Amino acid sequence: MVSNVLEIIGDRWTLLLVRDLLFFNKHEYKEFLASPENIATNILADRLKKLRNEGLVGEITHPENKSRKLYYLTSKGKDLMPILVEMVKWGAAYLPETKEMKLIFERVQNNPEQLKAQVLESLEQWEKQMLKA
Amino acid sequence: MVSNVLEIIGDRWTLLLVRDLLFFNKHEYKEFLASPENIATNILADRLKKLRNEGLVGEITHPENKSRKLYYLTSKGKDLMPILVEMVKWGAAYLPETKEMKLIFERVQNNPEQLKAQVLESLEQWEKQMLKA
DNA sequence: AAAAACCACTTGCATTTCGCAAGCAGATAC
DNA sequence: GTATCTGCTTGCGAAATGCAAGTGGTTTTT
Repeated sequence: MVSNVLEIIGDRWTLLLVRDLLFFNKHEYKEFLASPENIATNILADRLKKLRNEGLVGEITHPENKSRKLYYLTSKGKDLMPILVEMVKWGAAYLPETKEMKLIFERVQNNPEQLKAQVLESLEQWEKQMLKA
Repeated sequence: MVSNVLEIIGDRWTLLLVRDLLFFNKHEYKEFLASPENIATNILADRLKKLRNEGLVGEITHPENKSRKLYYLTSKGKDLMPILVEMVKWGAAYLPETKEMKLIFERVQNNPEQLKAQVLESLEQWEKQMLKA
């Protein structure tokens, strides 16, 4: 079971994209490229394709601009949140601090259920605007 | 933060070793080799070294046999359990079933705190016997 | 006591993946 | 209609992976 999960998300990049989609409201190719980890364009295209094939991510063309695409998490993808949250908690406990996720970590500590609800609410707002087709 | 965590555990093999150490009471090189995922010997040696360098795993020579070594999780390593548990839950929800982790998953569902306590208790028993030096 | 087997690796080598830079087709902006 | 933006693809060297075989020490067998 662990092994099958790792075949999907067990690499350096996949969960970073999920993080961007989940916590940082990123939805476009160029936005993923702008993340501080500097993913290469070919790797990004490959991972987005795999995420779509696995049904974790969906894709539409931007409603007002044909040359742009919007990526979004399916519920299968959103349900990776607990894994990411546990990673953030572990990192906060054992790794030297980086500010990157600090805000989100503080919200985890204060009220994990509230964070979860707020993240999902925020995604649903976006979906209502962008996926209403 | 997520990125730093993934630099440590973001590959196909590292968390499988942690799983073996945590849930399957494996402690020896040959036992990891015997896992159904068939890790190659050089990769195994490499990952064990990295796990030791990161302080997730410790190592002793077998008390009754100089040619054998015993690997065990430090508390830093044990604290990866929540991540693995969330992976198992996600896999159970979305992946076709494999019997592999089924027993453990059922225990997660019935009583997560009890599972956690029992796993840690089991590791502590082992440690009392093997690490009493 | 010698030989065989076990154990934890290491080494060599072919294959796959990664990472970087450049290029490209289609759509939009000017 | 030229330049720019956007989401990719391509080429290529470097690194990681996977497999098979080998090594050095230890223990077991005979």
